[in-house]
Amino acid sequence: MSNLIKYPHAARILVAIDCIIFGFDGEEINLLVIKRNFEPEKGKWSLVGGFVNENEDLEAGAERILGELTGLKNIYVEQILTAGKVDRDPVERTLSVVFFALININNQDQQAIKAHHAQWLSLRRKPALIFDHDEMVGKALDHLRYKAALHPLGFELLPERFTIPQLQKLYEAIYNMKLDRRNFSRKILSTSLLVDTGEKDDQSTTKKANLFRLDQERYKNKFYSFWHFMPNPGIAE
Amino acid sequence: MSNLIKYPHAARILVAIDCIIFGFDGEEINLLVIKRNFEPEKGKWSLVGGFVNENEDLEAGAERILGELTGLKNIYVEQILTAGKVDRDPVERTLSVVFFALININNQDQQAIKAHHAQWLSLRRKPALIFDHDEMVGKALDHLRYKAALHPLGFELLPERFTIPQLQKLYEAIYNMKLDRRNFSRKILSTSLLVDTGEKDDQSTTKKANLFRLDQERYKNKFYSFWHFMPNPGIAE
DNA sequence: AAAAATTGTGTAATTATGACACAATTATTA
DNA sequence: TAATAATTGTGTCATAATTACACAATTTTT
Repeated sequence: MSNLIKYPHAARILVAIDCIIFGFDGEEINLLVIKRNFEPEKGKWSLVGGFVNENEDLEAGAERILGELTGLKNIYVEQILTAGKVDRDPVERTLSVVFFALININNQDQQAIKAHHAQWLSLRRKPALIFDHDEMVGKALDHLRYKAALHPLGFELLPERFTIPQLQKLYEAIYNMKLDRRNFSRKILSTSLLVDTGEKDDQSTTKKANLFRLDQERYKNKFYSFWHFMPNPGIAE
Repeated sequence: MSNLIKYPHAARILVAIDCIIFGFDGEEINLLVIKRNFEPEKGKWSLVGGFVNENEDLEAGAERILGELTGLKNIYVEQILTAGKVDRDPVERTLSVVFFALININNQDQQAIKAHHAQWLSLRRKPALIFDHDEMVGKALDHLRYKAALHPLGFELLPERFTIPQLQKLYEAIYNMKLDRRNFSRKILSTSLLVDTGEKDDQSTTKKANLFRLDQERYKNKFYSFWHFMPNPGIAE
């Protein structure tokens, strides 16, 4: 990069990265947020974020922030939008590049979460977040519904081995609708993305369900195998 | 906004807006580009863009840039991504917020286009663009395929009144595949988004096709009426 | 051993899709 | 003026996908 600035008349703007981190606890979609420890809005709930460093790509910044908080690498991350309203941050104009991350809620580093005063909040019961963060979460949820209706994305939210009823509960939570157990099972098995491990879920107190795992090979190659998986995510809710 | 800068340690970065403007000429998807008239890369083809102004929202910036070039207002615009690689602009680090616009190629302001040395280039035959602009166009095309498979987006690229064969040619151009005329017609009519104007396309040299228009009311309310319109856009090309 | 909760699988009716054929319209040409 | 070529509108049938629904099996609790 040249040291000579050649675009002298253009404005230079602060750029933040905010991460919407979804997790699934078996019942509901949860959001990982932190209690903000600096002004403005100190003490309020906020998305996990930070400023982008001078020599850091946006994606690298998102991975840095996610890694610090959760202790995880290779998280599923996608950039979803950039919020750019002039007055969205009351202190100084700040763009926010918003990333969307899906994590297996059981894999997180409890230490790191505590150290950052972070907490999982249920999407349905969470309090208001600062700035335009609630709007971002809404868009991220739309994005999740969109994407999960078309691609086998949900697995990122589940442990390595999972049962079909668990998977169904996940989809019911994402779309806030009940699904027929028998039709769900048929459809999911027809993608041939699932491998029966032969083991049973011993958590259960009634009939123990079969544990499946993803066929990683097919998962990579068949990103479109869920095309048309949900009949119509737009009418949910 | 406070004049007192309260985030002193964070980097401030140049922010550009680049617009991917798609148009349909009846045969192919075209891209509106300009010959760059300043360094670096002066004289090369580039997306239409500019820097975001200090007191301008991102969306407003995109509309300003699109309006200046095409003379149009109320263009269909969507933000699709922000390119943030540290070295994507050789002069100085510059984020680029990329917008995606669909216009009716017949509505453009020819004067304005000429004044900006802009030109429509066929997507299939266009030369290389500067910086990472080709990559952006690729992503925008993916986005178009995605979105048009799920939502009645294509109409933004057609004149107000259009025939079903015209519409079919548009989808064939987007997905680069042949579609069955009879099945296409059945499917498109079943959405009940089309209203027969009773008029005929007098351009035609053989049997004149019926001219339809969008049912604006239904168009607004039935944004999901195309859900599952294309069998699987992922395997196209 | 019965009850309650949950899981796995099957089937029949309906709907959507894909492949295909024929009749009608219009400008051109013989 | 009638045949030709190109294109449009519509219909049908076989197949596939979806929906709605029922029953048997497993496991813990009572």
